Amino acid sequence: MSSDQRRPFPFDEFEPKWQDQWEGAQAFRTPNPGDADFDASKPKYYVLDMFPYPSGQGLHVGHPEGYTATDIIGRFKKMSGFNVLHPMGWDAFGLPAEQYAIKTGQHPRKTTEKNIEGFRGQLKRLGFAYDWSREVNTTDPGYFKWTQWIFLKLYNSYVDEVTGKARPVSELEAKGMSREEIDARRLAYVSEAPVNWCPELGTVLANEEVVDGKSEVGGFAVERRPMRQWMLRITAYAQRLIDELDGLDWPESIRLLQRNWIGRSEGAHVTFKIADFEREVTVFTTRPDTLFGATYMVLAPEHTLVSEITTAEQRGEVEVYQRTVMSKSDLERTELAKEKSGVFTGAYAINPVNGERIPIWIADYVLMGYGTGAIMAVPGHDERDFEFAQVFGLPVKQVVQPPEGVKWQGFTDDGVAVNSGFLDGLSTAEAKVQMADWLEEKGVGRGTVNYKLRDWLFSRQRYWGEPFPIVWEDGSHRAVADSELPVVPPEMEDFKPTGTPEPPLSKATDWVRYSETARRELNTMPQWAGSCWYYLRYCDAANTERFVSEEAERYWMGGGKPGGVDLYVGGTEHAVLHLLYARFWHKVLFDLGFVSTPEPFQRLVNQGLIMGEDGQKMSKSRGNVVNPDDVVAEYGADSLRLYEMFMGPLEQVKPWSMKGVEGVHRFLARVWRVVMEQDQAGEWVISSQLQDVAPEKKLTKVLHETIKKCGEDIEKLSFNTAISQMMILTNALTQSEVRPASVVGIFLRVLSPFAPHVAEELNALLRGVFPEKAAAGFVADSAWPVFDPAALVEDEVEIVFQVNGKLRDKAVVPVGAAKEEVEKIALASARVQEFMEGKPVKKIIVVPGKLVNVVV
RNA sequence: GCCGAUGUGGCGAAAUGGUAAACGCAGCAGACUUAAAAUCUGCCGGAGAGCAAUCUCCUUGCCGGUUCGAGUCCGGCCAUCGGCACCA
Repeated sequence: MSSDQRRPFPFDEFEPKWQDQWEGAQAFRTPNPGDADFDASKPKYYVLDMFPYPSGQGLHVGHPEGYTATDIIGRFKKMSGFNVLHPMGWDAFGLPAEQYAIKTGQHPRKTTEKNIEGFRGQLKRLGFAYDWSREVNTTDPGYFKWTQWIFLKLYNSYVDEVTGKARPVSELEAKGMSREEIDARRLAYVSEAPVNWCPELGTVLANEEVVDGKSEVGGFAVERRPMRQWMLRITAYAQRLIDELDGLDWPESIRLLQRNWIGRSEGAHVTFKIADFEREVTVFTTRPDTLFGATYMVLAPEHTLVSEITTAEQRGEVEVYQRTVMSKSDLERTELAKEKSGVFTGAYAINPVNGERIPIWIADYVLMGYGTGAIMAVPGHDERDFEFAQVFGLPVKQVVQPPEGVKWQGFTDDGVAVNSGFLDGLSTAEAKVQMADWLEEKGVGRGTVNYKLRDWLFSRQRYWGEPFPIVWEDGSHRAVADSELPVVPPEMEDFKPTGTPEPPLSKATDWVRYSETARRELNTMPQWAGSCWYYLRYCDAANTERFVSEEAERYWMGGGKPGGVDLYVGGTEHAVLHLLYARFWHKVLFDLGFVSTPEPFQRLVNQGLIMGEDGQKMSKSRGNVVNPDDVVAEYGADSLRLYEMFMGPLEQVKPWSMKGVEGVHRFLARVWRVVMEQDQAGEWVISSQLQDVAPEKKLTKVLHETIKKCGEDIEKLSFNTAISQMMILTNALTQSEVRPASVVGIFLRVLSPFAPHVAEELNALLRGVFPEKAAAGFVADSAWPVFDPAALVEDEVEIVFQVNGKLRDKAVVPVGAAKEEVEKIALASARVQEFMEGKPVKKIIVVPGKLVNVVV
């Protein structure tokens, strides 16, 4: 082949060869406890990638970044004597597949299968050490059977208020609770609340899927409308989802993101009587200490009380305002947020703390979905209330004394209570407590905690998703029997959205009809469902009796730490959604005794985005997308893997550089030529410089430094510096006249997690000539070398001499030299003396083995 | 507006409070070659002095502090990127 001439080493021949050999020998199959070849004496290591959505575009260079990192860790841990679980699978339900199917007229199952095949082939060509026997696919009935089963666990559970843990609803039945009471407490429940309806997509969306009032997928307009939907009671876990972040090895920024998303705030409920009505309104406030400063009240326009209390003369204006607000999309609502708007209802509330009559307004800056949908307005000490009061000329009253020199109007920080009766003179913190106690004593309120997190809208009007294992009869819902799982979607020709909130499954009339009197639930689950528990399925992917066997779950997820997966690597885009949902499901399963740890993921690392060569985000329209297949074809899989790791720290955003790929490719070619040389005919043969000799001391030292640094850097995920060290060793070997086979053999083992193909090939070639210097089987199966601390020790060390902290001279001294000795040498140095300029010595600092600093 | 991350050569970057710029890219020079590519060797932050080896001063976004010594620790500011955003 003519192209051979251009290849600095024949990666295109040996990369596929070793991929076949690994597969043929099932080199990366991981036995489970109970399997014949399972070794219980080894510790376990579960290293997990966020599984991909198999899109039609195929793999992007961003995918292999995280996958290579976990592959290096997995291979390294295997070599270090661990039982390593490193699986891969497909998050294959979802909107893009369905939209593509609608466009092309192909069934989404077909396109999904094709896409998965493409992805799998691409991943295999990168030489990842996945145990493919554990591959999962969320659209496989054998998989979603258990997704549905877990949904039924949620459906059949409630959270016990005392313990805060999920329990089976059968306990409530035993207590004699009514059907309605039980339904009101289920973790999966039906709600008739306003939801995010996206007409373009023909489905409702979770709050988390709506960005700036538009759908996250596609960017289509989203409107609010009340619909009957399935909800998951994630709010019951809000506090635990915050508290239990503490035991996890996650980036602090991600934990903060989750905490902020859940949005806990402490405050109080205060109940106001409405003047001239036998009605009350409860508000939530984080500043009960400012209750004396409440000069008006605001209800959300959607608040149910509005129509009851509005006076006849205000009714017209109020209704116009309500209609305007309703018709606005969330996007318009935020865009128009700059200026405060609102309308007076004509009604008054009685401030319980001083009996004052305060006007009740409605305004769109009060949201129905947060707190109670009603606020007491304290314009003196709240920015928004202050602004509103300015616009409508409402009174502003001071109840907090700010520090000296600070204006009290609009002062929102902590200060001292004034004009507040029994609170006067108290600090804000004390006043909050006093007021909460007072409210409770008088029976008009109490201290409480509120969360921004809402319950999770869990149903979608789509075809390509898990059907709910639910049937409806006589207006009420019930679970199908476990024996009827999986509930498989019907075969349909026409699965397009109906254009109305009616789900497409409604068109499969035979399927919908469950019995004479019962009908199936028509909604399907969102894409998040399958990804909430896939890491558990990997532990025991073929199990048909249980979602995961107890033994496999305890082994792979166990280990004493709160989280089961030892390392989870993926992008920041899942910082709140997927990671919050999965933690929630895991905690429910934990409470019910199905899993053994309270958290799913012990250590989380986010890989940084890879930008295009132009420093811009990669996108088709910019034309800066790099296709990994092209890189593999030109430089090989090892070069791609190595480059992605050499670019910079894993967690950092960094731009792609083809020149950089060439650089690591050249490095691998240098490694190749350490072992191989071309003969007269241009054939690769073992290098004559490779000999069975003892290495020089200097080379031994570099080798052992490399073993040590690479091992430590892999644990720290500092792959770029590990690769630098291997380059240093390679440079040293290149420059050696004679290359000891023993050093090369050990180096190949260190290299193998990073560049497994070239390591296997060179090891096999080395074995042909120096059998005892090379790994006997696969390098991938060999033991990680142990470094010898003695080899790192030097006889002599260079000491830096400073005068007043500035470098002035250096000297080589024996390693164990006494402090006084080194000090003497330093002071004797001509250059040190020159810079001392004859001034008296104030102080001398000696850092053994490092430096002497003379202060004059 | 709030929260978070990041600022070091021409570029990607490295540096337990102890020689700033390891390793790589690009560039320059040399060797090999008829030539080119590939490969190998050397140089490669800035200013100044010297024929030269070499030497001096400056340099980690900016200002200040702690320290014998700060890229690293502390305080203040600026810029870029990311997230949240009328959450009472």
